[in-house]
Amino acid sequence: MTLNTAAVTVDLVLLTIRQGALRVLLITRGIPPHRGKWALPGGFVLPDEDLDGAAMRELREETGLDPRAGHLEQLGAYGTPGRDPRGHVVTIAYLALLPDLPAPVAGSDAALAAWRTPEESTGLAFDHDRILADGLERARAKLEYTPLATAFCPPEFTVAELREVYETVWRTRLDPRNFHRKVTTAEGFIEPTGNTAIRDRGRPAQLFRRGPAALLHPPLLRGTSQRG
Amino acid sequence: MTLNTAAVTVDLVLLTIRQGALRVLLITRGIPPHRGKWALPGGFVLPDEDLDGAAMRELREETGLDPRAGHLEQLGAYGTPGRDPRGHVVTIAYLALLPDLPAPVAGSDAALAAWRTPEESTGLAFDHDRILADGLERARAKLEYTPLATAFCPPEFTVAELREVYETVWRTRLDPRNFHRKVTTAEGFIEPTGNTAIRDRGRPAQLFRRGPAALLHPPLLRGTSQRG
DNA sequence: ACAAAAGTGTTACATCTACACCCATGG
DNA sequence: CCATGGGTGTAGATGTAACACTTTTGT
Repeated sequence: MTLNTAAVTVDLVLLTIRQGALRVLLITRGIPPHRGKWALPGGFVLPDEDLDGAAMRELREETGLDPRAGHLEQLGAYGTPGRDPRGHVVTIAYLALLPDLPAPVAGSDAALAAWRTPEESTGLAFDHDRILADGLERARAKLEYTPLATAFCPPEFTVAELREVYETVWRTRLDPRNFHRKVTTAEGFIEPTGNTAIRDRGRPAQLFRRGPAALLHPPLLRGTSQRG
Repeated sequence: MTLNTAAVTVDLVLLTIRQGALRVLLITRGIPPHRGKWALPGGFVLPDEDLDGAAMRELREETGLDPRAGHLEQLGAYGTPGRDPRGHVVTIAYLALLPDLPAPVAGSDAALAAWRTPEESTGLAFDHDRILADGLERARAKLEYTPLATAFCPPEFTVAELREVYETVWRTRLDPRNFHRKVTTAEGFIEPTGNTAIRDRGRPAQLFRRGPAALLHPPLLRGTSQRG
């Protein structure tokens, strides 16, 4: 039995909604291979470190954010030979959905880290184009039948802000009135906090927090046409 | 930077429906660690081998089956330190849904490999209890919104046989008449072959093959109560 | 003829879509 | 008072659950 060993890394697809667009955190590589190219943030798993733990550590290092503020889940393993010229490197990709960060990305030079839209994010180092595409599709699919859209929102948010999350991630328009009814009647999705807020002009909106549900019944489907 | 290397294995959750029950292929370990215990089949990824390729190779070795006969997908990576006493071993788990094999499991002593129900499959080696549980839940969820139930069926099957797949995996009864309508009207799910077959007594049933759809519209939901 | 399984029709009910309409605030 | 966004009511379309009923076979 050949005992084949490989280096193990974690790479992160960190998604947030910023300036009206879905954006992913990219870094420029300071060292070879792919020096100067844009890449997903990530790093080697430390000895005696859990995979999830390594992903949470990287998330904290890159954003200064507590993982509990958003959502972090494993995306998959990528281990095609030749994906890293340094040798056999297997990476475990993680997907995170995060609220827009009030502070700039901590511990990173602005020139070295940037929130980019998916359209701007082609030609990444390694197989990161593929990992990013898988992460985006996972995120879009998960909004349908889980309450994870709230991971993009701050602790308190309005229904309109939650709707903007769906519209941005799915690149569609949703009917504000039907959307309001759906999310407020879906059991355990969002809970009113009792507070209200005025975002622009108009009637103050109720504020909500995430509810306890893990699955959405009924789901919100992106396939059906809905007018704005 | 500590370059931490780990051994990389693939482990397979091979599911099929056999003797009216959902079953998983288990092997008895012939060598330490966990010698004599039941475990999921798997093995080390060979040098210069793709992860998916390693999973397909293991599937062929364990069952003699072409992976295209069923369905094979990555389940996730498991790398908690201490999960393997030999050292740092990261495993990439794969989930396969397979038709009932007409031939016995090839290349395996009957005493060393067996199709067991999930209830019989506790106390497995390593963290395989957890991997198996994750695989079962993934399979149950995927039947709702994908046409993967057909992966449990032979190339030609009746609607009743497809219904038995759902009833077995979900441990529920479904109304045969409504089920028939749903799966025959869902676009691209199954296609009539033109042949018929008599399974027991009664009117001959049309035979179907898998359709081209990758997603089910509308989905079949297990949450709602349905009488048999 | 009868039992059993395949498959169709129908009715009551739930959900969804589109949109009319009212509410509450800033300017 | 008007524009703007928040939120409710409702009719028609679509989908689902339950079940009566017809079709086609083996015994």
